[in-house]
Amino acid sequence: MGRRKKEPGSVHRQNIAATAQRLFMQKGIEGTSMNEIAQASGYSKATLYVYFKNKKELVGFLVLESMEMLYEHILDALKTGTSTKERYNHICQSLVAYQQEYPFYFQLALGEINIDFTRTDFLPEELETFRTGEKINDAMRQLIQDGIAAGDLRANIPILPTIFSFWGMMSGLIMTAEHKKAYIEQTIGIPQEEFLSYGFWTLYRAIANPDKEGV
Amino acid sequence: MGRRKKEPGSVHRQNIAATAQRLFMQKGIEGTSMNEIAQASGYSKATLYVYFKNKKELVGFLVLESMEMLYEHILDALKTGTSTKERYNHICQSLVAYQQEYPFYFQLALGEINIDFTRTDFLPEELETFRTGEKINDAMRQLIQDGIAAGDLRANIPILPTIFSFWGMMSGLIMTAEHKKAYIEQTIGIPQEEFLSYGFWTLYRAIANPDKEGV
Amino acid sequence: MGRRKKEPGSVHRQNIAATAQRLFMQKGIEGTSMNEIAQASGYSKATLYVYFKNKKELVGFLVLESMEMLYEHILDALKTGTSTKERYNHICQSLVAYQQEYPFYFQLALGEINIDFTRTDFLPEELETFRTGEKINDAMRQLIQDGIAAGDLRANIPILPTIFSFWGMMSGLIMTAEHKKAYIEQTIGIPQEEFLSYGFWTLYRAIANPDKEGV
Amino acid sequence: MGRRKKEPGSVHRQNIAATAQRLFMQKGIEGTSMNEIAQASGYSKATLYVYFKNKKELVGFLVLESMEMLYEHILDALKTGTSTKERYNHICQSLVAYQQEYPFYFQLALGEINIDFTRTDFLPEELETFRTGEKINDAMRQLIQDGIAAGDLRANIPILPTIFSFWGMMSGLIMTAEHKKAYIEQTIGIPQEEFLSYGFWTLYRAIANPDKEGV
DNA sequence: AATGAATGAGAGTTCATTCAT
DNA sequence: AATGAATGAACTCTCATTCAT
Repeated sequence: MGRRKKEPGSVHRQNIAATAQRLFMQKGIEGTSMNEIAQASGYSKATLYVYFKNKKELVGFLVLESMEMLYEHILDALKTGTSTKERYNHICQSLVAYQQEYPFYFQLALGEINIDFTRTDFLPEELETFRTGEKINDAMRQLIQDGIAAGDLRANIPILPTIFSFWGMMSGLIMTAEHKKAYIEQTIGIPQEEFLSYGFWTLYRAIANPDKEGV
Repeated sequence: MGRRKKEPGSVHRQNIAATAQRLFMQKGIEGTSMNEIAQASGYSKATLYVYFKNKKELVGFLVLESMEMLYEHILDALKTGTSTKERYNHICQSLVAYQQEYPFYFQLALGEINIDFTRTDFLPEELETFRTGEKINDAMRQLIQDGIAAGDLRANIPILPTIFSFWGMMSGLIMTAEHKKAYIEQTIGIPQEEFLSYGFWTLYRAIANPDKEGV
Repeated sequence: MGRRKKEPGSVHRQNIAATAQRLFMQKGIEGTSMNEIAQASGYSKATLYVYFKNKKELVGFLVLESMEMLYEHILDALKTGTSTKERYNHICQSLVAYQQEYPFYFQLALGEINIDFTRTDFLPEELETFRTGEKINDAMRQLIQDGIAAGDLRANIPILPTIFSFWGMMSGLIMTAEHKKAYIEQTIGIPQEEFLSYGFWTLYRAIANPDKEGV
Repeated sequence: MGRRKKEPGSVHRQNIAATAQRLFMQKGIEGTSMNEIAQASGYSKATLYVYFKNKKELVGFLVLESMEMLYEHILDALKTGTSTKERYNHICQSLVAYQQEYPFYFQLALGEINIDFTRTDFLPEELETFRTGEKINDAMRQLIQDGIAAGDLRANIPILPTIFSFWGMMSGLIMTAEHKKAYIEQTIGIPQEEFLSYGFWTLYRAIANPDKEGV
């Protein structure tokens, strides 16, 4: 899955990034010090600054990485399905799986699918991140267009608003399911997966072609 | 809308809280120091600690306040409407209005609608926050039950899962609309409000009674 | 035991002092804040400064009080005995009792039996403290002189050096017994009281008249 | 006398410790801030925390160092003497010399000859301190046993109680001599050394074999 | 006489970052 | 390329003390 273009110190950079990712995941970005990253990765604190200009750049690198991984996940999901609903479910499942495997990346990816347009001073890494976000959007667009063509989805849904609103609603659902897992399981009395399935299905029903979908 | 019980005449506590809220909004909680709050509010650092035991309590106070304000907003929205869809739209609008007026509070309120059940050492403020969250949930439940009774909503929707999934999806939608306002307006070419309306309407369609709602 | 000369606010001053004494005893002087004293005594923080110019003066007042109480204890001890050894034992016992009842006062009293002579700017309270220390020394001197006269103590012991060296050695013994109570009881295997008795007896043997004392 | 094992070349740790020792001596531990130590030692405050984890560890280091130096002093004293009384006097002199050279260390060492047994969470430095204290006790025991064997000391004195009570009494004497130097010299009219000699000799008489010692 | 309110000064500690080697 | 050493700046929080009322 080689997508690392420039390979400056490569191995070390990846080691550091991997350690940082793990720690960020456990304790948050602000809760993780460069010192801890240095000790956990086995490098000296100063060496971190050889491979990343500062903490911000290290975070930016991780964001990019997370976006790319998410893109892979989604692409895989789209490939494997046949019917629209099946492919939709695959995407949902892959999002959930991704959030469960990389909770920290998930949050990062969500917040960074696209970028503040008013800025002009983008780091190369940020531009790359932006482009990956676009690729994900393209994949989603393809799914919807195919769905409409196949008569599985309502013909009159506007594609771009649907992509973006779904993106927001699905991530909101997933994060709710995660943050309030205990509350949901105790109050509603259903497991997290069932809660998510219900949410995704509800959402699908809103765009499904009512003639075909006999729900 | 005052429900602050105690607080003899202490306008200072409110001054400090208001300043903190503004700074937290601009720079995040962790990014705002007590020193900054002191300077911006015109009090000495030590005075902050006269009115709030520590930073955590200051944040907790803000969270509670945000929950209570949100609750008022939602109650007002539920009262004014007549049909289910109208009342639903009022809630959506009040959520959006609330998020636009108090963006930071909105984020706080979302994250705190309910509480980690594994803990037992709750501060009084946290318990109050929790109870307010429950009241909001009750209001939502009432809306759905009334809607089903009136034949406006599908009879077979499970109430609690719907409340919680809607809560997650609506907040996800609102935050997407806010965070990516510029991107949405430039890429999709529709104003933020329209994007939100479309999203809320999509969501409503998923639970509307298909017999009645002629969408 | 009225020895308070001037009675400014009397009751309140005593209340505050008593509370401070209790807290100092529990947590040390530096470990006790004026705030804590205020809350524990039921006065406002500002009121403390009505009755004591500052924390230092409050401590000074307590020192004087401790000296006076110690003096009373020692005087009582000297009165009740008959033979020299009996009176010596009474003093030892009263010292131990005093240290056990007022551990904090004991330490203060020890450190302040007399005062830095190079200073000239004594507070009235410090002078009083000094005078009480002198009275204690006089009582000790009387004991030794009586003992020599009675043939119970060696005739050739120099009185003043004996008083002061005994004062140091006895207090050192008592404090050791207190600070290392657990260690002594576990390592030596004898209770604290026995350890103290042994120490005092050893010390007495050093000045006892060897002709009379058949140890 | 170097027994500092580790410490590659770090003269800085010693610089800081030495500065701290001086300041602690002048103003007490609680009265000395890390800031002051930093300024007085010529390092930045942050650098202090490179060499010592926190203030407690810095104090702990000083305590251990003081114990080890005291141990060296005492060992030297025991080696050089011949008769029991001579060796006893050497110990006394070395204690006095030590207290005069390192008054703050002396106080620390006294308070730490042994440790609260109820605790189990000892720092490595505390354990080492404890062990050094035990070594000092062993040296004292040897002196007494030798003295009894040689017939210089009473045969029936219990060894452990004697060690601990002497330890307390000697340190009490030394501290009295130091704290009240001016008072003693002016009131008694003898120099500090003579006062101490008298005290030590008094103490020795209490355990000396009366048959041999013709006092 | 008593205090609510306020604060300057400073405590110990941590952090991201730099730089000579 | 890699790092040991060092630090300025900032952090949260506490304290003894003052003063208008």
